[in-house]
Amino acid sequence: MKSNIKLVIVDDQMLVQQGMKKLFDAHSHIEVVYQALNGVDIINWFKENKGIQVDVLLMDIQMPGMDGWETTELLMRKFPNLKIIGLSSYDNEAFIDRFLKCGGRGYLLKVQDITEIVDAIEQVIELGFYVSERVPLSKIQGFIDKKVIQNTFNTTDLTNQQIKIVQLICQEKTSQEIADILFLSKKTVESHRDKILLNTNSKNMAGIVLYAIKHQLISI
Amino acid sequence: MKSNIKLVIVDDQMLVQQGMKKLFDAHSHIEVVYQALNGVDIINWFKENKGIQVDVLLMDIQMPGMDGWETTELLMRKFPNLKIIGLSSYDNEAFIDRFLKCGGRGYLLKVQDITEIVDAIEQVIELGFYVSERVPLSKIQGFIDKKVIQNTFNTTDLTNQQIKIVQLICQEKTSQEIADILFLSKKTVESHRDKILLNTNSKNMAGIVLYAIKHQLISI
DNA sequence: AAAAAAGTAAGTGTAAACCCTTATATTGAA
DNA sequence: TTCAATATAAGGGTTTACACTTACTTTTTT
Repeated sequence: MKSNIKLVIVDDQMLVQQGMKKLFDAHSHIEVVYQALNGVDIINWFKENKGIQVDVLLMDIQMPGMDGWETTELLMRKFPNLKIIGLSSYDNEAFIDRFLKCGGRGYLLKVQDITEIVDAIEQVIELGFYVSERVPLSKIQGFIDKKVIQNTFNTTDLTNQQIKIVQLICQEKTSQEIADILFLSKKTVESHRDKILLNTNSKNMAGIVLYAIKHQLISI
Repeated sequence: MKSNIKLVIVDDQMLVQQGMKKLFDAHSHIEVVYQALNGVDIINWFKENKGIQVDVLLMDIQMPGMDGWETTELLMRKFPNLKIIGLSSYDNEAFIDRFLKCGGRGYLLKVQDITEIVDAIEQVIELGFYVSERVPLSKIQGFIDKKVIQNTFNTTDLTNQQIKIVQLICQEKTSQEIADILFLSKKTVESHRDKILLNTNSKNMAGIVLYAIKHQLISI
């Protein structure tokens, strides 16, 4: 057990953030050195506090503006040794994978007990990553072998153009309307739709919309 | 300022619940008498603790199983004088309206500061309801005038049958498949779809799916 | 008991979505 | 710089969804 772990918390929900701070007070070997309310906030803090020691960062994933994935990816480029643990309300495979691809070292749920969170922090310090039922060792190994960080942008089974089309489908646009917006032929859009259905394992539009939500291609 | 307010917290997210408890420790006039992890839990607790004094109940809205709306409605039937404040991550008009219809006296967001939550609790004790930008007095008046509690089930612009059909649409079923499942004619299902599109202001399936999510007719 | 709302069903179109195939230019990675 | 993947486009065919209307029955409300 390492003494005095320097922790930073990033969470846009004031209530969660303030509550966590109080809960960590009871664990004297963990010191909360900063609490950020969003991605931009924490990036700026690191700029203004160059060289400061931070052992672990608890990162909320669902945040308005720069979300936890984007922020994690950015931070990992600058500080490859920083250990970032994701914190989310959603037990979603796609979310976890995406977060580990962005360089995260573990994934926690808000339904979990504070002691589990403390355990996770200690484990990340000792082993470099946090293993749980949700994030088995095999999965972590998979991401480590693939040299973390890089190509984090392919967070889905879709190409950029396909993602644009999915977003327009979610805006209730027809293929013709999408074609007009993207300056494409209607037939091209239909070709893309075909592939989208295939790659998202959907049978129709409804499946595409649900896929978009689960993979956060749109926000609700 | 009333002294010693008896508060009960209902929240499925352990982290939020434990954090809130700690935060209330700093406000000595508020006593957390019980913390439930879900709707069934709190219902049972009231059964086992008949006649116990509870001034305010903080109710998380998004919970698995019996959610905050259902639980509030049930509790309001039994204890019409209980003041329930909703707590949610979503600043969503439909959510707020539904909660007030269920008998809630106020609506708070998890992005809010603990002091705002304390203010809300105090205001609910004094005035009987909590007024904020999100929940203006006019809105509350509207619900009070309509004698709260009743017809809370029309949480959407849809009838029960229509809701069933929406849920099946979200499962990527075609009208024919839905007809087979509900033992209806395909033409009947199409009639319902027409009305669903109308009542949800949708242009196609995509809009219906998004409506279903925003109104929690399905979970993601 | 009367009135209103919801559920059921059908017809008749049109438009859109879905399915499968082929093909070429462009882009990007090995 | 090849080779693979992506973006583009089109043809042809089938199915489904959407739009609008009418009408009868059942349920619920007044």
